[in-house]
Amino acid sequence: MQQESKRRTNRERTEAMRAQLIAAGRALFTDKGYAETGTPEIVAAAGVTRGALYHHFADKQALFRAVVVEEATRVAEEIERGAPSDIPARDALIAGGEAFLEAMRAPGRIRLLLLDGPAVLGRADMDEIDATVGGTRSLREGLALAMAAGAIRRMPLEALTLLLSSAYDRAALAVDAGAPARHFLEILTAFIDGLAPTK
Amino acid sequence: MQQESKRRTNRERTEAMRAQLIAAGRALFTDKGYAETGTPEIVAAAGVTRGALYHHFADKQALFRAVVVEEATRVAEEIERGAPSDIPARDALIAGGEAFLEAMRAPGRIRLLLLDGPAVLGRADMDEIDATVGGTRSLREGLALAMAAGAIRRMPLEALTLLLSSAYDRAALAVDAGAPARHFLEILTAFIDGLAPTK
DNA sequence: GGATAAACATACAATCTGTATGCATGTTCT
DNA sequence: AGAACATGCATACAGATTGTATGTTTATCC
Repeated sequence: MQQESKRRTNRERTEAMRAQLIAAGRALFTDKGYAETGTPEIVAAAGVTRGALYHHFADKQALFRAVVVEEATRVAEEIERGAPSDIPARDALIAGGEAFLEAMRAPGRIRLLLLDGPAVLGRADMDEIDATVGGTRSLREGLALAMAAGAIRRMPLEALTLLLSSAYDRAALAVDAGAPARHFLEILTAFIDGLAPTK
Repeated sequence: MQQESKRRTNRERTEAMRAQLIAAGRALFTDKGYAETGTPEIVAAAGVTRGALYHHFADKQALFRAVVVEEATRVAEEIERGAPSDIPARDALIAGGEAFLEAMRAPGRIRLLLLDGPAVLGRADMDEIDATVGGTRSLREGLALAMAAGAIRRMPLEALTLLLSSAYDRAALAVDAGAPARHFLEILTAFIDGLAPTK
């Protein structure tokens, strides 16, 4: 039997350590929030010391950002998986929205991506993350497709994406707080259908 | 001449001190954000010591909450002032929305009410503040009126209020970041008009 | 006018963050 | 293969912050 955790290459060590720290950070940030989570606690959960943390990340905020990026990526993946592309553009939008709401039900994602994220990283940075690896990217593509297909009127894509995205975010928040998802889906669908060309 | 700042009643002292602390907190919170503002800095700006702060407020967060409530109240006032009630319900909604965007251009309100507020106080508390003294109250009333007048279809009022409110919030954020307000008003108007009854 | 409570200041204890320093483990070059 | 070097990580430290406990002054109440 080969002895483990020995003779590891530097790249392996770095990757493993970053993964450990991100995992520990994710667990604590999602559970207690950014401000209430201290770096001593994070490194203790990861079984290392603060030296490791500050070696791999510039500061606490940088670790938080890594956690957010990873989580946003997962959400986007779940949306892509839940939104088939072989259906009408309008239906794909609705399906993507439902997939988003479903993905956001994973514990702690609300706090991580919708509450602490914008406050800690700033809206600009958070928007960029969401627009590149997060769910907003899927939404923008879906809207562009729908617009091209004539399912919705022609209007500023960027603004439309942001506003619909924020509405979905708020719906996720409300559902998380116990509101009936059905009500919100009804309104969101009304928003989208209201954008159809007036013939 | 009567000597000032002497022989003041306790109620006067409390009111004055609270106002001072809230004003100092508001200036710093809006300028640098909640986390980056320390209590020593706040009390220094108010010309007192931390003893005064912790006598009148349970903790830093309680002071922040007081600042948020006051600011949300001002925003609501500006909206009421900017949204006349003697015009069609649909037009009143649009006008109220524009008034909201205009009110949110006051420096620091974005950070205070849309970024730090939800993160520090939590969405639930922030929603309650906004629903009782903030701009969401005006919006809900406007929507209820429009629905009663048949200007928009009948649908869950609470959900509709939240989603439209969040869209306006995001528009304020984007405009603050430099995006053209025109684009966002176009989309927001499309959302509202899309809710009109299908005849 | 003295007792009591409220307003506020000062002093303190417990953290936390970021940095500086030191050792051990890989990597590289000859 | 071994010396020189860089990287990974732990330990130690300095500065700052939050909330509390204690003390002093100023108003209120009997």
